[in-house]
Amino acid sequence: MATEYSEHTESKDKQPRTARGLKTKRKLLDAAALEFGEKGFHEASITGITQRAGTALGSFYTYFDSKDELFSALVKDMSTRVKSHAAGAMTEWQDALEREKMALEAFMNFAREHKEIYRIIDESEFVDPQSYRSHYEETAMRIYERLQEGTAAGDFRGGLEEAHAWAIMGLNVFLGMRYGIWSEEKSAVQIADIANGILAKGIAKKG
Amino acid sequence: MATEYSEHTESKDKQPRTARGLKTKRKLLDAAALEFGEKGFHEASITGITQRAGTALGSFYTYFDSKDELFSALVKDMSTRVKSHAAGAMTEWQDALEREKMALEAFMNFAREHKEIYRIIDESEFVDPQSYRSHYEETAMRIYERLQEGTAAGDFRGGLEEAHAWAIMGLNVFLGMRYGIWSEEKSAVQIADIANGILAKGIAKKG
DNA sequence: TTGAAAGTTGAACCATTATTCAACTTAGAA
DNA sequence: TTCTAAGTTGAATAATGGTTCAACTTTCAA
Repeated sequence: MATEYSEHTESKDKQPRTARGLKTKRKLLDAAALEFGEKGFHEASITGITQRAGTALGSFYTYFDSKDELFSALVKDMSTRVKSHAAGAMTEWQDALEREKMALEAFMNFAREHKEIYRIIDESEFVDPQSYRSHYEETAMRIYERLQEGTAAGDFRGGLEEAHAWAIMGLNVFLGMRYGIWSEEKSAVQIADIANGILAKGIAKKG
Repeated sequence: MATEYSEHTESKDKQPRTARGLKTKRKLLDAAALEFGEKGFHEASITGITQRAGTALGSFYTYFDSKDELFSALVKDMSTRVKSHAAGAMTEWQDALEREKMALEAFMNFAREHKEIYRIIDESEFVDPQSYRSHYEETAMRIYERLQEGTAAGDFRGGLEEAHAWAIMGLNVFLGMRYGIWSEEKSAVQIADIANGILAKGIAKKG
């Protein structure tokens, strides 16, 4: 798959110095994403990762300090990926409400295409809590900014707080899990419409 | 704490047969809830559990087949507890909307009082996926039933589907995590009001 | 009172796996 | 072509911690 991974917290002396090294590291990262996604952090083994990558066990430690460090790197990368996938899908919209619909739709599609991988972010709640928190805090902030823009544009009512962003995020995440990962009985659009209906006018009578 | 635990899936020959045995098992269960809640499934150790309980290591296996089995039992119990806590708080209400507010408020309070314990349900996504699924499916169903009652009573609009229940659940869960577990900067009532505002009329201008 | 069933104990067993390392191979600059 | 740094290898190490078990103690029904 040859994906790009962010290299934030890696020790400087572990960076590959040749093309061959770069290639090996990439194989390890892609293999790790698969292994962690399939088995979860604890069931996953370095052996399993190096086997998938087709390298020797020891090679792993040429590029990573530990299993935990690798996992952290992966979480951060996944987080970045969801973000940019969503951002890429929200370029054109008529009003703030429609923009939220597109965000959810993009998120649903991402979840479907990366089922295994998506577990990584979820499991970081236990393996790397700091990254987990950051992921959701940043996401909430991004939503909150959109809410404010929406209010400024006259699409949303006033008085929207950070908590509204968290509510919307939770709604999205659970719909993504249930209708994106667990089953695909409904299309991403259908789900996005339902969520948008709630944001638009709530569920009370008359609205 | 002397809590009652459900005994669904336990092997018959592991049930305590005397008062002493019952007491020991209870100590182990309460200790396990603490240990798992504090350290998470993998960091938690049987040794840690028996130490907290004040029993010998071997006694654990008098009542449980394995660490996993114990965890499962705990998840099911936690699930039951949230449910009854919420049910107990939703006895009096004026309309369906208010009932949802009380549900969230109760959930928030439960999360706050059982921070450590609540992690257990979350981690079951990885340790005991079946229980995790059941927990949320059952919760969603309960919400869905309330939605239908609300529609029948003329409080909610028609056309509400199962997905609406999942959306509401996700919203509750994330608000519970952020404002119940991570910080208590806002009261349960404040948060419940915000969520209720969304359900009542959405966030769009005019409403 | 008594003896068999229930419960307790913790050292020993065992399997798993992350991590290390010293010998070996390859790349690529000079 | 050579030589050194970079990369590769997998057996050995080491630590962890779940599970077993045989000896021991307590309970309680007869």
